Amino acid sequence: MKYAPFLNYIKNFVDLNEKEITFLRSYTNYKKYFKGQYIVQQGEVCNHTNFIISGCTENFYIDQKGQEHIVTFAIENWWSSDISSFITQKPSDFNVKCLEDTEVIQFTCQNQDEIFKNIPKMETLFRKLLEKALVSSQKRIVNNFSLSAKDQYIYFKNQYPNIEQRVPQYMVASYLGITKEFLSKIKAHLVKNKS
Amino acid sequence: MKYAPFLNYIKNFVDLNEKEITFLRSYTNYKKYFKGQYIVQQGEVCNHTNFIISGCTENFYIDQKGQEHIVTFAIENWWSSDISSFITQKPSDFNVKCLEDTEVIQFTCQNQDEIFKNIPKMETLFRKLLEKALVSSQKRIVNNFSLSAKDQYIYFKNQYPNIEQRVPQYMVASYLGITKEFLSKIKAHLVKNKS
DNA sequence: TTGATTTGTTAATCTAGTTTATTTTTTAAA
DNA sequence: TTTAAAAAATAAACTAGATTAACAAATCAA
Repeated sequence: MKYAPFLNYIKNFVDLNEKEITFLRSYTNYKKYFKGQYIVQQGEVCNHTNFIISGCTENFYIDQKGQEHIVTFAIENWWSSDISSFITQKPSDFNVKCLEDTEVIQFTCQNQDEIFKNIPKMETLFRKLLEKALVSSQKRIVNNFSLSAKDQYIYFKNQYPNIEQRVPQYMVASYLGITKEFLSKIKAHLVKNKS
Repeated sequence: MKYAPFLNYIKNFVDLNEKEITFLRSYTNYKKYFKGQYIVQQGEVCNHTNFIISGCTENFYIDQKGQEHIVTFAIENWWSSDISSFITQKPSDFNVKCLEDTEVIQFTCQNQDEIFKNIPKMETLFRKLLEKALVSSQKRIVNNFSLSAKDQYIYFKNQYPNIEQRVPQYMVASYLGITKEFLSKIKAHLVKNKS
């Protein structure tokens, strides 16, 4: 059943009874996107928060100079959206694009409010998820301060061992905030020195 | 009364009745720290989340090379803590230090749970505050990607117009992730070119 | 099976920001 | 009011990472 991975994920954190599960299902929906498809487009409102059941997405933006920057990747059991646009319901500065065929469970902003109102445990869960997301966002800022590009790449590989095989190398470079040429150099160097 | 700025702040977001206010007061406490004093020390658990009534704090860490990096400043009506240590109750990687005499309303992790359990509106408020904090943390990562040091400095001045006058310039440099020498160069350049 | 597009490599040159060192200005204590 | 300490400015030499450009693999459509 399509909802299983989503409900299993929730079960890791909170116990929901039958009635609550039914409620949750009626205020969310399943959707399949294809490789290359945009879930959110820069300039449009991000209408959904998406829980990824299968697939992989990138969250990127294009700056004034026309350069693309990948802000995050997301894979199975991760959340994907532009939170800024979602909570304000204003146009997004980001694109969310599928790097593979991607199945999600999604809900709108209004439905999120309904869910939190009717199942307070869910709001507690989201509060805790937000805490963790904030910690890892801060960690990234800290790494940016203290680590060389090489060490940031090593950190990325350890933290997201599954992603590197699934996306092209130039996207990893974009995520790290360096050029693909420089990442290539780093990798050559790592191979030569076996560390 | 010492609690007034805190209760006024809360009032901007949610309406609490007398009973709830009494509850909130009994599960929080007022504390005054002096200039130079540490609220949290690297290696110790961050026991409190602090709401700043007056004063100014810096949140910084010392990296492997012994270099100090300021991660955030906080002033009146801001929150100050190490959220990672606070939620996990594990030793902090950061120091929170008062740059001025600083008065706070603070609460422990257990008391936070009690507050949220008894006043669900407060959990909703914190969920929303976390959303905003996450957005601004992501914004900082994005600026790091796209803006030159000079433009990041200009952005900082616009976003935090009150802080620059209150802290020494080398701390602003540390916050921006550049050397004080380079910030000095940037400022000289801005003065010369009047932009 | 071929050609076209996407992805990755290598190398030379360039630049934003660092390092080191010295001097000047401001702050604060006595 | 003097003096020591902290903060800021200036400048030369240096480096991590960017840019440009040319080429080599890999992938994929037909």
